[in-house]
Amino acid sequence: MRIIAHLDMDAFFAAVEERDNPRFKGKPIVVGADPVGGKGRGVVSTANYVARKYGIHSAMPISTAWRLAEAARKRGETAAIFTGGHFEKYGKVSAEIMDIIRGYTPLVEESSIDEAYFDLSSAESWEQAKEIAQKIKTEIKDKERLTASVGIGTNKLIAKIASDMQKPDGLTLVTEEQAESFLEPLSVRKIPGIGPKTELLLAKQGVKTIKDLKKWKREEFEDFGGWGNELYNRIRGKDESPIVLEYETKSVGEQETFPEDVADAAKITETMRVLSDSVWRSFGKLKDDKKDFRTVVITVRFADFETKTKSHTLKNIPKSADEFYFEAIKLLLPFFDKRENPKHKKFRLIGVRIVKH
DNA sequence: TCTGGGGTCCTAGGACCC
DNA sequence: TCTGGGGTCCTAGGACCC
Repeated sequence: MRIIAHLDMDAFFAAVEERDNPRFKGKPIVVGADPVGGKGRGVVSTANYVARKYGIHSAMPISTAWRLAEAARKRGETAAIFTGGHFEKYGKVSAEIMDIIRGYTPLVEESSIDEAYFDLSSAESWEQAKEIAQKIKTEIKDKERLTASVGIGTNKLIAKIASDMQKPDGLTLVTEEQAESFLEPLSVRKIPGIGPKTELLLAKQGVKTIKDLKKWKREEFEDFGGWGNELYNRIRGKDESPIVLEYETKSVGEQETFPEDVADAAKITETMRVLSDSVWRSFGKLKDDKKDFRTVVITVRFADFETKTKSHTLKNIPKSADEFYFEAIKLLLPFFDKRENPKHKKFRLIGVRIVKH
């Protein structure tokens, strides 16, 4: 039997900001887009736990967060601090945390900047696995002055769900025997891969909890396509997916939402130049084998939020920043006229990406 | 309320080839 | 006359995750 742990940093970006800015200590902190006095575009990246008491949370429009913070301030509560992110720093802190985990096991999967799975199967008991996880949490607290929540189970699925159960600073163990009864009362939304759309679809059929969904027969999962069988297993706590030590990059891209919607083609192509140059530089730094990166994808989001992509696969990878830019512009041109934009809608966002084949 | 930016994976249809 | 079957590549869109 495997013993797998999942570690998730608590309110990571906000926690780093709080740690490094003495005047932020104990205050509500919102990391994300510039709120521009409530008129800003963009969303909340991370809110710390004090800010969450105001109803502010990740992925919320920054303008909504601003309004909630204002309301709280008018009630006499502490004014929230809004700050942009410092992603290079978060990357460095992340690397240090991953190294701390690697001090206990080499079998570590860095699943995101603030999350990792690791294999503790070599521990002789659940208790021993829990002790190792506690040591990792303590070392992160001592060296980084940050807290993490850890879940332990027989596979990545259980570990991931468990790590979320007692945030912040939690440590949750779910043994093999406990796994099914642990999952049953939870919302189907807790299963990784079930998002807002699927949650709604299931709710319409009277399914809210994992227990509800377990009443479905195997055949009833066929509507979910290839994923149906996987889902059938997941809700029963079954997951064989391995710890992946290294990810290969499949695409590199950037996109930008304009501060205000734009109609001017010159401004759009200038922005595309900046984006494509930047993507080209990032692509150049990539360590992977590059020969299969032959597809250029551009994204256009109109003022009404309608989003279109256009892609073209080249015979060979682009040879220069100019060639890459030229390909992007060729894909963009139809959006300037009636071919792809008959109503002359303004542009909200453009993006460009290079994709492996 | 008004919706970022970085990604991954899946599906489906059409073109093309044998 | 009425139209296979499988495989691969390409394109577009959508759901999802952090």
